[in-house]
Amino acid sequence: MDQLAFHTRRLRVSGLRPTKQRIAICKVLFDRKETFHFTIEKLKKIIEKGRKKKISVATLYNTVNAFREKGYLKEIVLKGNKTFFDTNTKHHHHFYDEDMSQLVDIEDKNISVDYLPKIPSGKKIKSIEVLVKIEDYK
Amino acid sequence: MDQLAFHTRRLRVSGLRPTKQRIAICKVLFDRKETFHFTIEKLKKIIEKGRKKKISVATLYNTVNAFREKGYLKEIVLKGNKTFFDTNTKHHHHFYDEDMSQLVDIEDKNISVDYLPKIPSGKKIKSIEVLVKIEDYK
DNA sequence: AAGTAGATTAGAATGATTCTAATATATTGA
DNA sequence: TCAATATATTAGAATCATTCTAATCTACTT
Repeated sequence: MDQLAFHTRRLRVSGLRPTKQRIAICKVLFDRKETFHFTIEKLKKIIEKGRKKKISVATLYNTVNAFREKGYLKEIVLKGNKTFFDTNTKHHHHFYDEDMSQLVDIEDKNISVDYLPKIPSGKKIKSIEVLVKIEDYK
Repeated sequence: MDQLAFHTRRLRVSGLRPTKQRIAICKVLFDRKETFHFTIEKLKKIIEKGRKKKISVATLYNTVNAFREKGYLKEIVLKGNKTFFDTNTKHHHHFYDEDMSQLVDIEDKNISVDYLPKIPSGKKIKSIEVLVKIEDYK
């Protein structure tokens, strides 16, 4: 099975038809060895360089959000106005370098959280997310 | 020393003059037994109910951000468009109930993070923030 | 008290995201 | 294939949080 077939399948599963624009989005997101972090703005720039045609932000938001709902992308919890997405959908954590505004993954097996207090009654844990903020030595 | 004197001092330390509006903000934020979580929008509503006069969002942002810079408030890292603030300035973590959009504090001594991977070279840890997302039992 | 510097403010501007409605493209049924 | 129908794409408008700006106000100096 070639990459195109994977892209088509992901799109179908997400309830989207495989159009040129969407295939272009898939290529940027999933035709790569390493997972990557992006914002809509950054994704738009990369796609427009590769296609030499404009793509509308509406299409980008539609497609990326559909992928997020189906679990093909994760949204990263960070303060700030822009939303970050991650093609690494395995449960994991992040270093966030505020000087560089850059994210680095931490594999889940490399971190452990203990001594959790009791959960408010009637509730259960959905996820535990750790953000390690790092900075340069002064 | 009465509460007003504390408010005036916090404002002066933050480089702000103690105006009526700012004293009103201080009363909402600091004249209370329990710490609390808020957004600018929520703070504006509370203040306008108490004063029967409008307050400008610029004043709210100016004052809240000055307090944040001086450590009288903390900003909470959560995804989403709105910024949350916290009058609890001790290092701590949060339960976040997505069903209720509600935050509950977790004291730092009640949580521990181990097996951290090695930090990218030339960097040091600034903070470790844990967000435990909870939801209703289905 | 008048003049000046700086602070405060209401509302305008900005920037990310979502919505809308007109156009374009794909799919269906014959 | 072709018309009929359905869905996708798009530019730009609308919306919402946040930041900026310039007019007004306040406090200080003389």
